[in-house]
Amino acid sequence: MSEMVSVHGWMEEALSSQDEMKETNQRQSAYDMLSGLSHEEHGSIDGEDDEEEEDDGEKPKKRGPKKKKMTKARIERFRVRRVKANARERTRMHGLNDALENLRRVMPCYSKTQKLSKIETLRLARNYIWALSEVLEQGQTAEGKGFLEMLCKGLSQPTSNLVAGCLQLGPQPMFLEKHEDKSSICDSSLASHVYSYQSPGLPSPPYGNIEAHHLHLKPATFKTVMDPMVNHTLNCSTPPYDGALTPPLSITGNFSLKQDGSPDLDKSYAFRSHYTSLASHGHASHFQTAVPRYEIPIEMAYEAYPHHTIFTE
DNA sequence: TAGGCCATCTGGTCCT
DNA sequence: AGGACCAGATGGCCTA
Repeated sequence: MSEMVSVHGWMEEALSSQDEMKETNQRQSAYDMLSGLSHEEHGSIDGEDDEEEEDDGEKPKKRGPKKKKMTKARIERFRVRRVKANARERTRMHGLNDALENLRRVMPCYSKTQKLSKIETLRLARNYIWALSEVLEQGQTAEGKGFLEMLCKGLSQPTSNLVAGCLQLGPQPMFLEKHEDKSSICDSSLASHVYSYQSPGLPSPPYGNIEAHHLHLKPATFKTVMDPMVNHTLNCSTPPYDGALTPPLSITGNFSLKQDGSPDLDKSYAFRSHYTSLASHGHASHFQTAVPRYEIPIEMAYEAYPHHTIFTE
């Protein structure tokens, strides 16, 4: 009940009788009630429009500045302001969640049906950046137990299992299952590129078997750190950037730039091939030549390169 | 049933 | 005054 008083403090200010508040034990219902307060109800609480708020004779007088009188108009302004603030807060949190979802998509493994929690997403992202940095600095391949250990550092066991499971697919048949989940990406050609990691401290996944078609795997499992598309994909969820695009890191370095500094997809071989889209699958696929075929959601491709043509097959 | 996770509401604070 | 951001509180849902 203290919650009710706290949560609706401004209403409490308006309500001279707390008995009305005690009638309600659900916050939402209270909210609904407050949102739906009629002028008549306000009138019974507050009296006439410009009337001074009635002092409760039984309560000791409080010190401090005298409260502004609560007129019906003022109450209504409070209510409207609060409702608008709530809506803004919801929108803000939705934006935050969208950003988090975009982050999930560029994580080493992405499952639409088995989402990482918020905190685990952030932890994995930190580890992923850290691990990739190590790969770049040490010149090591993004393979092996060490890399996975870096990825899983500090993660909960379920998440560690999930990540390990993603990297553990190897020859197992689950990886060759049908692609039921069109929103997730799993390319059977990756089977030959993944390594098998047996985590000594990681029991079998507690959430049951990890189904391949629920996983979104980075092609060639972390062998693509230097790949410009992967690097750029990592950026595709960032807020719109008006400035010139920085050419993606490339080991081949064969990128042509437009006058505005953005990569010229028509002239850059790698980029052109990257954005060959597999429209029938709803994904953009790319690079079918020297390296395994990669796929990214087509919406991500559009997001990453809104001003460029996305080639479809 | 306990615990984890999440969405939502809320009031406070800071900034414009 | 109003918006953005934040943290606390709470209830719902899900899983072990």
